[in-house]
Amino acid sequence: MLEDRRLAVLRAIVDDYVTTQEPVGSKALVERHNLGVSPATIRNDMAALEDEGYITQPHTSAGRVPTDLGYRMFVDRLSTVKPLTSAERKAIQSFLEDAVDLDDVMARTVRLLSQVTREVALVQYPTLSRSSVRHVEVVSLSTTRVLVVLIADTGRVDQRSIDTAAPIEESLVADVRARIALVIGGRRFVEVPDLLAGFVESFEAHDRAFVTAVAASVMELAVEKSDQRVMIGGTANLTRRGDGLPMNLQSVLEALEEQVVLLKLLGEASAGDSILVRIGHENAVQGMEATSVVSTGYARGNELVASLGVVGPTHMDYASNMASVHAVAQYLGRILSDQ
Amino acid sequence: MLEDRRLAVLRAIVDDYVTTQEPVGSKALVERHNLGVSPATIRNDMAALEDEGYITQPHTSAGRVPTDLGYRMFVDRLSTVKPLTSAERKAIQSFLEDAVDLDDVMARTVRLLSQVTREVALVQYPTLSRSSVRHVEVVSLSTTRVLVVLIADTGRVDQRSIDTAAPIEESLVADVRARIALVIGGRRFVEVPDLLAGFVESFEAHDRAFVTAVAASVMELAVEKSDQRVMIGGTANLTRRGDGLPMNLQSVLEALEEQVVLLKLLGEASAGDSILVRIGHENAVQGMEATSVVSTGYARGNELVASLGVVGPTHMDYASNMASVHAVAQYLGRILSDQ
DNA sequence: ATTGGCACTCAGGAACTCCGAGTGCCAATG
DNA sequence: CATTGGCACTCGGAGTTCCTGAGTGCCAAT
Repeated sequence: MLEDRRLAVLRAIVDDYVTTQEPVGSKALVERHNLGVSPATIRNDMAALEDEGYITQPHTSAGRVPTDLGYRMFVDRLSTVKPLTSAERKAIQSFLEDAVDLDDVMARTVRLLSQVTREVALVQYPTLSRSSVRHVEVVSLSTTRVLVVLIADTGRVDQRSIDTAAPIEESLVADVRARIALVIGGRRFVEVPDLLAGFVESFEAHDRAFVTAVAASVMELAVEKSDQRVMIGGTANLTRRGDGLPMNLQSVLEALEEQVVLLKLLGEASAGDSILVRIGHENAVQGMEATSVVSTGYARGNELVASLGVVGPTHMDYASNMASVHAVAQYLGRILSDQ
Repeated sequence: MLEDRRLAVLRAIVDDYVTTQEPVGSKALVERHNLGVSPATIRNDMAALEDEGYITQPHTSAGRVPTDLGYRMFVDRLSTVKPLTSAERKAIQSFLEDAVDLDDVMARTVRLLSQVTREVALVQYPTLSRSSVRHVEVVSLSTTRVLVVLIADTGRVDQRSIDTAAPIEESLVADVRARIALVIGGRRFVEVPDLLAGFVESFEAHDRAFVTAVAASVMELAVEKSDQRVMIGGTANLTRRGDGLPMNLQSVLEALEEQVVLLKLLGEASAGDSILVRIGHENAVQGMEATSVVSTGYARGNELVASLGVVGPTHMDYASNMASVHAVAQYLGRILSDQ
């Protein structure tokens, strides 16, 4: 009971602070939420909450502000995911469904997510490792230059070019193309390295340098580069909050330009309905100490293929953002599965 | 002679303002540049320059600031492109030359350009229209879904997926693939629409719906989508200037998220050595009234294939940026041609 | 044409005051 | 013993005023 009210107070503080963006005091609190007690009582609770580290005062004679720990408590125990309106659902679906190719799907998703949440949106490209080889292509660009293209059944296309020391016969290219397609066509990406073992040896000795290079490229495409791309959008939303900047805009923008950082932020694709929230210092990335990340995995069919999420200030609207991230992940999964 | 000094004064004002970022007065001017005259004389010149619209006063008792017209005069008649140091050249070249594929080249270029200029960098993907079809691929993803892939001799790969009403036979897909490759393989992109005229009619009536869809996709890829992609980087540089924000960061970031706007900003790929500079209001894009764009075309071999450039505040260092943009365009062209 | 002299202007920083939201503590209360 | 009203205290930020100095325009002298 007493504990209950303390939590209610914390929730109220987070709610108010998120909307008004200003430290909230005991009086304003009882006015705006109908807790049936007096300001003095709230003050006691607030003092307790401060002792426990959930809230803090910017300076002596000011209201309280949630700490990272406070937000953590809020998302763990207090927030209820609010379902989207059916209008929103409609909008999301129709927005995604007339995409023409994978790049388009990703671009639309990132735009959608940033518009709905009004935060910075991140969408990771579907990983190749779980899917299989739809098609492999080897094309010569010039006598000493060859392009290797790998098409996944997700619709994703990756490519790599190879420079060779000696000129390559067109017949050899055709031969390699046919045989490599035979070996890995339709197989899963994870199997590719195994399948290619011994592949090189099946060629004549003087062709092996070239074949080795091709095989290496295919393996790189299948493994290394598999889920390295993240699309980002809505950076303008960082400047939205009334000019009082709670975080260092410069460092955030810098961090967001690094693909590596983005991947780190998105973290492991979390399963099914679970939504990952990293608050402030919890994501150990230089310059992002005052930002939070809300992310989740999305699936193609039943298999998780990548993550998506939003980045914003720690005082973001967690409940809404979690709902939006969840919904977009769902619909994105559906779109991908339909194909 | 008199005219000469007036221009020298304008140049000095621009120089000083670009570095200090503060309105510059007559006294500071004579101290920092050795014009052999007194402040009073400079004041007369400044009054004249103001009458002519090249400079202006933010408020009565302040120094002068260049107007857009002033910058225009500066880049047209006063600035000399400063050559890069050989160290810079080395850095640029080595930075670009170990790129593995086209995406990588573009990514490295945009990063390089933004680091060198410390502005926001834009790099447009090479247009397809001037180049030719290296390879065309038609792959079925499912019975009612087909992927069309077009590979240009620039190494660029584009794709589009097609949904069909009725299931498609694998043999038909193979047939279309072979015949379309025969028709447009190795031909220039601009020729593709002509070449495909009558293509559909060469098939049996009941296959034509599908073939039409494929042909339409190929044409779209070859024409419409040809140069629609622009890569952007270094947005963090927008916040660099000491917190005094001369332009509306929010609106600039918003504008930069629109591909269409980026293309508009880059403008026509200008020929050879000429570098395009759009100052402030000159680029009629909503929200970019306080920014300038320095851009130029880059070539593959002798053919212009696209543009690249930087975006920054009107008080940017035009001379340096022009030099950097020029140099990067040169090297990018060289890298592309080598392949 | 150039220059030194001079009166004038005014943005922006420093110093100051003041208000009120907010706090902690305490004694009273059901 | 949790709750509450009362009360003295704190102090950030808004508002005000003052003042300085960089910068200007104009004019008479060279």
